[in-house]
Amino acid sequence: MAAHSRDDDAAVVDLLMRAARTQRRRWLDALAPWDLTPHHARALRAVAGRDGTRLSDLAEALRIAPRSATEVADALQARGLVERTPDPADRRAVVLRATEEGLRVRAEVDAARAADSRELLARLSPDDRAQLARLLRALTD
Amino acid sequence: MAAHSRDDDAAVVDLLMRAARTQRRRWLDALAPWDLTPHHARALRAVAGRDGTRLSDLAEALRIAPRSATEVADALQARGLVERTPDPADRRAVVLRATEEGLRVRAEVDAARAADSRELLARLSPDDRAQLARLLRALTD
DNA sequence: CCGGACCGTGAGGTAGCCTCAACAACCGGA
DNA sequence: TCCGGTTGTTGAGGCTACCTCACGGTCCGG
Repeated sequence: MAAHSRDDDAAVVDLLMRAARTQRRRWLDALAPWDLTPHHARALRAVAGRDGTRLSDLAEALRIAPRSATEVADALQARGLVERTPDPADRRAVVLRATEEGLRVRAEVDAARAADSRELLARLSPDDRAQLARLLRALTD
Repeated sequence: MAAHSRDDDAAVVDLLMRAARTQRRRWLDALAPWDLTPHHARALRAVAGRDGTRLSDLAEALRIAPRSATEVADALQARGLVERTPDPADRRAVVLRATEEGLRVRAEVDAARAADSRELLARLSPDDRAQLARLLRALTD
């Protein structure tokens, strides 16, 4: 049994951050065919996931200021992935809805994400994958 | 035994990214007393870790363009944490060296990092921590 | 019916990256 | 010794993704 020094924890957290950084870079590359950033892909997921998303809901989902959600929506709209429509229930509000193209791209991106994740975890046995999920869940609860 | 669906991997990777994002935010807050960003703290570690760091070495350590390393060095120098001296071996080059203040801040920040990591991992048993380290190492090799 | 809260966005600002070009200094032949 | 190609740093200028503040509509509780 190895002793547990105070630096071990920092090393583990460092591994966590390194793994995340590596994965983020992989994911960035994987998204290149659609010319999307990870953040925009997240936004598309958020919008396409339910029927009608307010700008303020998008801001909350992405944890950014409402003003910044406007810009994300602009970018997605410019790519033809979402469209703005007035909210019939509240004339101040705007609801975002994925276009047909947006739904298609979302499906493709989801598939790419699944493939990317599968590739990353391929070096772990199914048991290890379950272990990892359990441990990470314990950290984020 | 649960079946292993194609979405499980994405969920695990999502947990990984979420844990990393949470930790990054915690670390950002923990650094507030020194008015440092995580990136600047990394830079200070890189400079203080060895005796004399070239701008280009710093750029490589931080994985940024050489031009951007100049700006990081500017910021650290403005806070009095590092100083520029001409490289005696190459008159084109500049070597960065941590000031006394820089070494002190580095020690404090290291202690804060250890405390932060310990706090995050407190909910895991020593065995689980070792498991997590093993699994993350397998992912980044 | 009206004062305060809320929704989206224009205007303007900041941080942290980038590329390109300039200039000095280095170095390996000819 | 000299010279062309390479390297180290930085000024100039630009981009992206955030932010705050202010404004004009709209909603709603008393």
